[in-house]
Amino acid sequence: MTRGRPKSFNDNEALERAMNLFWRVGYDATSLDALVGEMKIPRQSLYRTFGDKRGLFIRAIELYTNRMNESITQVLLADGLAIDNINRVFQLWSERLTSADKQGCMMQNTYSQSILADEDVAALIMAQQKRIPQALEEALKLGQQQGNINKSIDARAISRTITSSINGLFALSRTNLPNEFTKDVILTFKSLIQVN
Amino acid sequence: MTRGRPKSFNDNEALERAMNLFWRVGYDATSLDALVGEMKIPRQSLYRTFGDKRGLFIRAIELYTNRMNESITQVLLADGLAIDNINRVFQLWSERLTSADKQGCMMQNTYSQSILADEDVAALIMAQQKRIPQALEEALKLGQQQGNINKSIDARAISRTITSSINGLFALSRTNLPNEFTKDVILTFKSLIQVN
DNA sequence: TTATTATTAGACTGATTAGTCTATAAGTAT
DNA sequence: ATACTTATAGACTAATCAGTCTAATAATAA
Repeated sequence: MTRGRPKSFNDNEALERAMNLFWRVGYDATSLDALVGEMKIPRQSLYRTFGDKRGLFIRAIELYTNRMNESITQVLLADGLAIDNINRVFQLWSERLTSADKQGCMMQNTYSQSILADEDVAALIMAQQKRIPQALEEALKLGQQQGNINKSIDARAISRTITSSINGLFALSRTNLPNEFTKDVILTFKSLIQVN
Repeated sequence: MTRGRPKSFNDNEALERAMNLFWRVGYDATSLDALVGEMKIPRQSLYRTFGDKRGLFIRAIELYTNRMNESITQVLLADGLAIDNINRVFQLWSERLTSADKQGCMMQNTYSQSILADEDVAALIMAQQKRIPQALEEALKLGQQQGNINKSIDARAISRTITSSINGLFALSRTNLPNEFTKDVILTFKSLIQVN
């Protein structure tokens, strides 16, 4: 069937390692030497399998955004009470924001990298950016219908506010973000959406 | 008095240009060739005056953070009604976030640059990060005393929420941030702090 | 004028960058 | 076996990186 010498590595595992390195270090500061070291694949195989640094990064950020957006969206729009789903997402964000490693959010970390000048990358990020606020808005509206979320709030405005805030927290978490800071923000949103 | 050939440039003007380039492009993607081109000074003069790339960046981010933090703090803690001051700051943020250029916030843009691994730079940013939420908290508390801001809100929690949200908006503004998104967020906070 | 001092212009350096080339290795197909 | 195909190892390349060196320049001091 397959001809030629077999690969000594698994494409998905290698991509996973590349994603983690890009996530931690950022596109600009990640060198090809560092990539081949981290991915544990021969340099030539990187080029044959993923094209070039840009191509590899696109694959990596696709993996990241799809995984993150889908896991959050899935929880937000799960069966049951919307308020419970939203609280579960708050919990997920809270855990990631207060964890020891300061990785932040890979999309966040890309906003000020030179690769953002690339049209394809920018388009990809813009598209992925919209998914969380949209899903959150849906969940909030559903919760309003279900009677567990304050009917007088503007679901779209609140979903945008929450999204921008979480984004900001992930950025701040790269330096020094006290856990109480994150807690305060999450609690503010919890009380903002709850029925009086 | 002063001996030797006089400088053909002004230190502050050169630093201003360097700051703007770092702000736009980020530390990692800003080359020394680009710096001397933008600053319009001889390469050797850059090294004599500012040390090296790291030293120049520290001067640049000091200039940025001091200027930004002081202008915002000054408005927040000005004489008169705190609610008016806070609304003025909302207006300032709104204008910067909806302006055509996508520069974002220089501190924001630094969170995922390799220079953040430098202890001095990290310490500087951590210190500067705290100033806006502190000043905003003060202003909110003053407004509560003056009777124009909802007494039932937690001033510190709200100031942290607003700060993180504005941070997130500046990050998002690097790609595609519709003006209505910013408007929604600002309006949410305005209604959140107002007396019923 | 002449000595002294600081700045400028621009060539230069060694390290590192992303990406390529070539010979060899390790499989399958006939 | 032998041909064919794909992967690996690692040397190599041209460009770019941050930073330095040197000779010429332009001012003041004596």
